[in-house]
Amino acid sequence: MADADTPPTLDDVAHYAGVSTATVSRFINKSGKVSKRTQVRVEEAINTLGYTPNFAARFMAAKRTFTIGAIIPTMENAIFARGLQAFQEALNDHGYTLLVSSSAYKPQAEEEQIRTLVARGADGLLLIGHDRKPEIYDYLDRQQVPVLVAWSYDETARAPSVGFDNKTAMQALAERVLSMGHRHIGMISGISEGNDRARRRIEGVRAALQGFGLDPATLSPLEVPYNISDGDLALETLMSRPTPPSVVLCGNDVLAAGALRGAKRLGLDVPRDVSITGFDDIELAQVVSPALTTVHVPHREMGRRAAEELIAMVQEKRAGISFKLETTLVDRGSVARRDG
Amino acid sequence: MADADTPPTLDDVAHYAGVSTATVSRFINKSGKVSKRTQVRVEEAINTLGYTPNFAARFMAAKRTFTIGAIIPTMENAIFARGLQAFQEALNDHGYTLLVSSSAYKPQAEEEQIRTLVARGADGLLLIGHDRKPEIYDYLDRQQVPVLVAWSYDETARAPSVGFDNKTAMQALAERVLSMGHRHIGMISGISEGNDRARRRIEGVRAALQGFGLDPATLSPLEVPYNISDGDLALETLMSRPTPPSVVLCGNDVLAAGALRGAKRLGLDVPRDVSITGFDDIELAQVVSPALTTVHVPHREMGRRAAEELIAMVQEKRAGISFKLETTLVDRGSVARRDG
DNA sequence: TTGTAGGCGTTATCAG
DNA sequence: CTGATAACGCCTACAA
Repeated sequence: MADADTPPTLDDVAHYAGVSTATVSRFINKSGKVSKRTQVRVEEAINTLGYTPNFAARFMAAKRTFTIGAIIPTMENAIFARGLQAFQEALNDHGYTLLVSSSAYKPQAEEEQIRTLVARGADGLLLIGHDRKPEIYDYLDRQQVPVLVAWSYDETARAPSVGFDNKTAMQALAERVLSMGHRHIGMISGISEGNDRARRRIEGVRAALQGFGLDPATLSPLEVPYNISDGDLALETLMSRPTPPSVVLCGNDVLAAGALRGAKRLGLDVPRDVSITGFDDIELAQVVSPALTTVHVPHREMGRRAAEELIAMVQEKRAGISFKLETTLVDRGSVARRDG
Repeated sequence: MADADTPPTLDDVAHYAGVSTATVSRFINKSGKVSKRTQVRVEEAINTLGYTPNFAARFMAAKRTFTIGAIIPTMENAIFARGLQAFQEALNDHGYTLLVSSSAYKPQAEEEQIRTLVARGADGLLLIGHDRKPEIYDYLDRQQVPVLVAWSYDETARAPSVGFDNKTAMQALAERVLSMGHRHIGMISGISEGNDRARRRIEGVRAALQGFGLDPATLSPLEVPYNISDGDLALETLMSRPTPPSVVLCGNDVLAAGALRGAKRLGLDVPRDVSITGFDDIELAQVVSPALTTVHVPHREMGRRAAEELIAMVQEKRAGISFKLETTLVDRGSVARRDG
């Protein structure tokens, strides 16, 4: 009886098969150079012993893990899920494994997770948005771990990114609303501190106002966490202002769904009494009623491209190349025309 | 100039501080036994060098990673998100890090991910549901990695579990519907193969039918993937049967939201023309209209308890103890009373 | 309190 | 094609 209390190692397999560890290693890594006969012997040994290579040891010796890490702000809603799924699929196609962590929108947590993932040997990292302390990028440089940012395109940022321009996307939506006659815009945004996506979306609305000859300073966005109930309450706050807005632009579809719920709660009809818009175009946008007019983001394409770019950075040891995706407006009926 | 092209190691820190690696190691692991003076020296060395311990090396030497792995069927919707968030928070409170992977409901992918996580040194694993090949449990035993199953309570299963009884939960809902006069039940289920939750929910409905003196065999659930559009199409299929159901029980809230959309598309009023129910009580259930009558699952409590139990299993090297959570019915108006 | 040294499981170099 | 053997970075008795 062999010891059943400790996982089998390369050594065990080698002994069992009557060859050296080097040979077993070669077989496992398919580096050719192994005769047909020994191949079957080794394979059998592996199977009967139930051997699995130890990543840690492998990593120490080879410095590669074929693992990519991703840290997303939240798993509590579907915003990042779809793109991440595509990211993972593309990664798998190339033989890489994805490890995900969620920071709950806390910069501190994100920083720890970055260190964890790096220390665990992630070959590359996917992060959401550009906003974070420069020291983090310094650290990543020192550790020589390639980073790619998604969900936000910004050429001027320190890290390469695959995403869309949050500002112009939101600006286009705001312009559409303005062109439909709305003049009093309310906005429910996510917390903008440490979140360039949220911030740029606000900027987009301001730019649109300016373009229509209105004062950008009149926009005072309500910043709340990205939960349905927050959107619900925020809508109530906005509507109880002295001059309530005729349209409420929300930072994302989740907030918009909440706003919709809030409107219903207050007995307001959407879009007759107040128009509401979202951002992201997740499935949620299509099941609420009225369905949300929103900004469609090509989530899956973003995920796939990000995976390909990051893998290229890792394998070719080169700097990342940013890629800008286009968003489109989707009109679904949660916005009504307004006269004057 | 030191070499700037490779991350600093324990050795570097030791040299810089003028002590041995053992001392630095002791300092890092806070094993006491380090004089105040050397402490500051080491700390400074670590900071100026920007040192981060290498997990792989650490794992090889110490066999512990303080990391827990979790594999969920999907990230595409919020079903698992909430519980997982709580799981992660509880883990963090105890000094553990969570690594998540999604299998996209593919047993093959799940198996690979289990191996990956184990090989990476996960101290313990959280899996969803009991259904999987026995070899996987054998493998886990051999590797001595504790596993806990969530989202499904089953004393008779091989692995310990923290969850609820999917059958009785669904049975209670079906009984409620029956007691409201419905006699023709339609069901949209997730794919039940390899998914004990889905299977047990179907069983629950059958048990309820039996209890009301109806033939359980008359229930022919439509099995579809867990997407909104699948629920939408499935509802159409059900309603175009010779004798359409008066109520459609859905395997989860996502399918129910889809069914709701399908009903709207067909010009059917819910619940007047057809009643619809969900399962899970995720936020989605409250934003669709009508809001969904569904089964409330204590997601956060489940996540927290799972974390505590799994950590106990890891630290005390003991078998897991199953824990059963209670679910409750939430009546929100998507079911109407039916005469006869 | 501190240092020395062996070992953890792989990979990879270099001889056979 | 195959086999020794030296790293890889850290932890932890065992000594001092």
